[in-house]
Amino acid sequence: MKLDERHLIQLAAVVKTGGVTEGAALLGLAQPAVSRTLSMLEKRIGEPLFIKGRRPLQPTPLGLSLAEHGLVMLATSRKASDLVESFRVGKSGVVRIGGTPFFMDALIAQLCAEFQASHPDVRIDQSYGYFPDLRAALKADQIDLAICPIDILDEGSGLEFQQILPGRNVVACRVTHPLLLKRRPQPSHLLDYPWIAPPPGSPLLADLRALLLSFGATEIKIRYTGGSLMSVINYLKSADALTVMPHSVVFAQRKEKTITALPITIPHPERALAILKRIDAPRAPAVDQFAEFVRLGFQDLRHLIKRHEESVIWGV
Amino acid sequence: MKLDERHLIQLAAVVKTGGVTEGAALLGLAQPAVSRTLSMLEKRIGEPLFIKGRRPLQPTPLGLSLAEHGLVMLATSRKASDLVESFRVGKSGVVRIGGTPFFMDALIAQLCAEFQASHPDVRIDQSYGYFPDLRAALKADQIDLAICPIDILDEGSGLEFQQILPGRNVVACRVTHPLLLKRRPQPSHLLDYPWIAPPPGSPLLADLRALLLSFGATEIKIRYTGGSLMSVINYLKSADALTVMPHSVVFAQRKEKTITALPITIPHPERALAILKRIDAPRAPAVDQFAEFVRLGFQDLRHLIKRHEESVIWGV
DNA sequence: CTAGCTTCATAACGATCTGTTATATTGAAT
DNA sequence: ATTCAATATAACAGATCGTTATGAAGCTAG
Repeated sequence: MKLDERHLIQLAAVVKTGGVTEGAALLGLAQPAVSRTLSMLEKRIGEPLFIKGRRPLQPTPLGLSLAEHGLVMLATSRKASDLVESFRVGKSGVVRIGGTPFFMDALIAQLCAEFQASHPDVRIDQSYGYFPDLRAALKADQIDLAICPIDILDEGSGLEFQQILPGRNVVACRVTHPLLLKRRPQPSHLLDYPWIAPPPGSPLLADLRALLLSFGATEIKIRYTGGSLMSVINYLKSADALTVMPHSVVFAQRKEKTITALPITIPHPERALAILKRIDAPRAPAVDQFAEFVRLGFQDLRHLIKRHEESVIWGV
Repeated sequence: MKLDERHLIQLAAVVKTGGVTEGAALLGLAQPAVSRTLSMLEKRIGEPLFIKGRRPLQPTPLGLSLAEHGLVMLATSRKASDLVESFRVGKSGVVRIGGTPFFMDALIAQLCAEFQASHPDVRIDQSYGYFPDLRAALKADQIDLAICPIDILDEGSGLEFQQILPGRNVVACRVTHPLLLKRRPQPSHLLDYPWIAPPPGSPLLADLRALLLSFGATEIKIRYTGGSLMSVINYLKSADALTVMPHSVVFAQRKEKTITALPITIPHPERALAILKRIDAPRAPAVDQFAEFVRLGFQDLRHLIKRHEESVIWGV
């Protein structure tokens, strides 16, 4: 006996409210529709669902049991509707983001947490990579957003990118680093200390090479490499080493008072931190909400970072 | 956003099986029907449910979540169908029986247990009463079956009754009763012992009065009354008292070896144990199954009881 | 016990939806 | 590139839904 799910729901509404009229009202239907459904159900099942000729309508045991199942369906249906609704306004769903390790660790993870304060049912899947991988992942629909530095000249093919922070590198060291004691540290001093290399493949690594060579280094003394941001910071904490970092990453650590930037201006790359999306494929609303959240978050940060940059690096 | 439950089920079937064609087959539908449903759903929801241009079909997060809800509905629907099916063959439901206390306690309760060995999902609601109450309860649809002794002449108005055991009373006593030692106990001896009266309102009570008066008692020595069958038996166990009982009730206690019947023939009432049903109103299949089970059970018992009666009462 | 009110059942009808078969399109594998 | 399998689309007949209008049936109050 195949039963129409809609019929069970109507039965449930009637049993729940105790009357055909009220049950119909609960579902937003006219009374005769529900009445007919019940008659049809009884005829098709061949068993009475209600005790005839009693006026507070009283279900038979079978009617009651079936109504319970209908109630499950009603609830499930409601939940499904709610799910769709919340998905459409970006309150549920999955956001798959990829980005360069330092930015993700230093800035984005925290933003994710803040985002979910208002979007608790949105799951965020994070992965790491650099621009070429991230672009490929975007195009293969493995991620929805990429957050990474890109060369400003780059024109995405099928990709939309919003710049959220200008590229600006600094030399990072621990707050007790001896170079910080000098009134005017010279670039040549930088070669006196061991260096930490950013992860292989990162734009930072290229920046570091260019920087050191421009300062007259013949060979580059790399003492440590391969670590994630936390490794690098923990290493920096324990030695007078130096490394190149995006200023925003150092900025994000300012509260910890463990690392800071040397007041030495170094050439900033022709690069900017950006959010990349596919322009063609449809994105889940939650993805757009998250992208917007990140954009606004950085908008707020931008002038803070700027001021910090001026005070720390140029000692304003 | 109101979603049709049927659509969710179809979505669930497709996601579960991994293909539109197979999903349709699972539901016994043609492929285009399901395909159209999915298109319609996506259009109405405004979000993709499947990642386009990928084969094997891969659901989006939203599609997956909705499919889970659909799966709940599918399962619930199946359960509802099974429930109806089992109800129709009498394998589930409720049977409300009423009957005279002694019969219910001594014979029917055990039959209920045996019945449920093959019908575990049938609930049995038992209540007590005598013929007038039971007939009223039947007509008011408070019980489905009555099991009680009725006068053979009685013609049920709107009630069907099947005789399942001829009425036959015996004098019951404990197995150590002194009267059992006599070769041929005389009716007059019965007056030498205290009597237990059956519950007020029971036919047995009338039988007892008639019996004792017919044996020449001027007044009836009632020592104990008002107890249920267990009370009566426990009383009998502890005293040389006597009482009148249906023979079948004494028979049911034979294994306990605590009470037995005196080998004295007493007039048997023009009455028979019967099952009463409404003839007009529809009965749940489980009710008919149970009634048939009881009838067959007594059919098996009948000759056993007969033989027991002959051997115990007439000492054959 | 009747009057009146409320609730349920039935009828008729238009609109929608369902499921079907036939056919075109598309993705994937060889 | 070709071929095969799976999905999407089209067209159509029938079922079903929900509606309004109306009749029947219980409860309740006087």
